Amino acid sequence: MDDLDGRLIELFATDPRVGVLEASRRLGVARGTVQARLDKLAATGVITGWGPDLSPEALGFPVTAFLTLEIRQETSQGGHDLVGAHLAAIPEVLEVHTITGAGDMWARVVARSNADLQRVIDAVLEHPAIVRSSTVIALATQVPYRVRPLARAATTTTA
Amino acid sequence: MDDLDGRLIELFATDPRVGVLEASRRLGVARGTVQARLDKLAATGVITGWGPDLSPEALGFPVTAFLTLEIRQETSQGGHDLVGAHLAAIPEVLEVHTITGAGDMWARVVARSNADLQRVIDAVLEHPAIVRSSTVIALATQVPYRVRPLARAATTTTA
DNA sequence: GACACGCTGCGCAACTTGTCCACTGAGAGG
DNA sequence: CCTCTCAGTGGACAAGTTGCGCAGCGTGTC
Repeated sequence: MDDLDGRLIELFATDPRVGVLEASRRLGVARGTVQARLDKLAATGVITGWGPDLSPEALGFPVTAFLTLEIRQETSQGGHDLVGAHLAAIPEVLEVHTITGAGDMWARVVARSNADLQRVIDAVLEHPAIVRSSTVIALATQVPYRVRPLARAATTTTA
Repeated sequence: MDDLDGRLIELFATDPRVGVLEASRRLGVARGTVQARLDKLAATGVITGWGPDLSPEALGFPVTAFLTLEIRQETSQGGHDLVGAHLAAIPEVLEVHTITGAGDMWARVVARSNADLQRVIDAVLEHPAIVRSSTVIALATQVPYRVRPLARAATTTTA
């Protein structure tokens, strides 16, 4: 991650439909350089994909909620992974992490409506290893998920 | 969102470097159709972008934490947005939402290390309207952020 | 029955991609 | 001081793709 990488990412993030050739022109470097940098960023794992970004809202799931789940501790090794697998099978579950706090997990879910959210939560709670859960609903989004500013920060600080 | 749209998204999500022409071949439809569908999905807001997906980990920020912030209620209208603006200025803050619970906000932050997390949290807490905060650290990721299964669900159910 | 709409299949010019090459400058190591 | 390697440059080529327009066709609607 040097400055060129940073500007490259910035450029593609701003204007994704730009091609390699066009990018090389805008950045004032040779085309081969852009290609090499892009390959390296992908190889390093900094760029994990180029897939289309989908909006759950536009797909008809405007309600977002965060669930904190307490997992039974006695569960034999891998209890979290079992619950994780259960959650992964529910399409409305967009994200799941294990978090600090005895046996806690955290999940992001979406639903078609507040009423529909109940259905999703029920599906989540179906797993017997889940002891307790609490739900908070996201009302508004002040900062949508973004990594670009972080890339800037990484540029100026990291090798 | 009909079945074609679903398969289209599936295809591009699986194999993003595929072009419109190649996609039309694989889906067995005319090239113009793929282009039209893609345009419509973008116009509808279902596809919000094609930018590179960046990994905070690979950028040197392997620690993820979730902060719940309690915002002073007396703050004149827009207190949340003011805090939101403050948070938006911190690159390590990746996401911020207002949530249910009197005056609460929720933020996702990353840091270079557990020690570095302290610095980030301090930066967040600098804002005077933040009354209280609690932090949980993400230990492992059972399900990485994904929307694809949801797109499948939307296909089979929505118009 | 007329119409709008979405899909097909085709053609063309302009452009981009993947790939290779020879050359240059800078830093690392002997 | 010399030499090697690495990264970048600039150019070339064939093959493939994109953007665009057009005519035809089947279906569902008013």
